[in-house]
Amino acid sequence: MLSKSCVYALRAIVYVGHNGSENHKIGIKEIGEELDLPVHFLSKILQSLVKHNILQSTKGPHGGFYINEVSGEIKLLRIIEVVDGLSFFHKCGLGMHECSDSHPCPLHDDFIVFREGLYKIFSTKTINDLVKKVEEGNAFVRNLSNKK
Amino acid sequence: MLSKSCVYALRAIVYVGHNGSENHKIGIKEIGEELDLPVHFLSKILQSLVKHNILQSTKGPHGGFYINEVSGEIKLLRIIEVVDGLSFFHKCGLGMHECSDSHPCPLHDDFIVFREGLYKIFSTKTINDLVKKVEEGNAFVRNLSNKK
DNA sequence: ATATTAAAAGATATTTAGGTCTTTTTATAT
DNA sequence: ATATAAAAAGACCTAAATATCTTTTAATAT
Repeated sequence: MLSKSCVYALRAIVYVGHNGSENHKIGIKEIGEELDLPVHFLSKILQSLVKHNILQSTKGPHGGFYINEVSGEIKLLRIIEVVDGLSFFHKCGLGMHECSDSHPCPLHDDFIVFREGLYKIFSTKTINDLVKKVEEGNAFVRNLSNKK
Repeated sequence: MLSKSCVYALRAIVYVGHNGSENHKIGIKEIGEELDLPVHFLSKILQSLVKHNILQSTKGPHGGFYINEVSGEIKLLRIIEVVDGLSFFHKCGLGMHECSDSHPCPLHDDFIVFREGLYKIFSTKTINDLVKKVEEGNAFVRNLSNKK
């Protein structure tokens, strides 16, 4: 549903939100190691988020990624929009060109319930909401197997 | 979510169920044309369904695809299983290796509602259920733009 | 038996997603 | 000013999904 790029982005941002701050920036290498993600690939994704001002970064010594106050309140949907686009939330579950109440596919009624349910979640929750869950110990972005 | 192969399969089966029968088999060419699907590619997918006894076919003059009584009652989930596998219905929405109630990702609770809701639908509905909808004129598998 | 029709099978091409490696730029500390 | 650290950028590679084309096999009607 979400591409790998997109879930990598989400997990990385939450990791940065949880572990970093404006005066403790997080290097791409650390993010990649902690989340078991391919560093150079992730780098591309985060660069794009920086360009879209969803994430902040600085180069040089003690540089790295961080999120400012504004970014923390960005909705998850915005990240999805930038990385994957929003077509999933408009598309027919059976891939038909037009699928609407007036010309529905045979799964239309059932499918839109879930599609719109997801939309609601993604358009409501913010990065900070997820960070908070992680801070409270009620959720994780690192794999269980990552022993460190 | 579902691959193109998979939604092609579903639409094609419903088309065959709707338009064909054991003594009026439907050629792959007709299916491809009516549903705007790439014929040879679709052919591969249907071949695999035939092998799995989800769909029936015969070669030669007046040959083609059809579904017998048993096949009509097959659950959609079975088709998904054969074409895509069922991993989607077990996988974490954020792609984490382990994501469960005891080690959840930050979207776990929200995501499983969606994932399991879809599972319910696909494991309940049969091919005939979809065919019926089409027969009643309450749903379509052909694109609106397909004028024919 | 033979011709014909249509699926099955095989080989190959294209596109997209995912991933790696190298070089360049820029910020900071010395 | 210079060295260094780290992101940015660019070139390239790989694998999987999707798509096309050709040949083979099998069923049927004549």
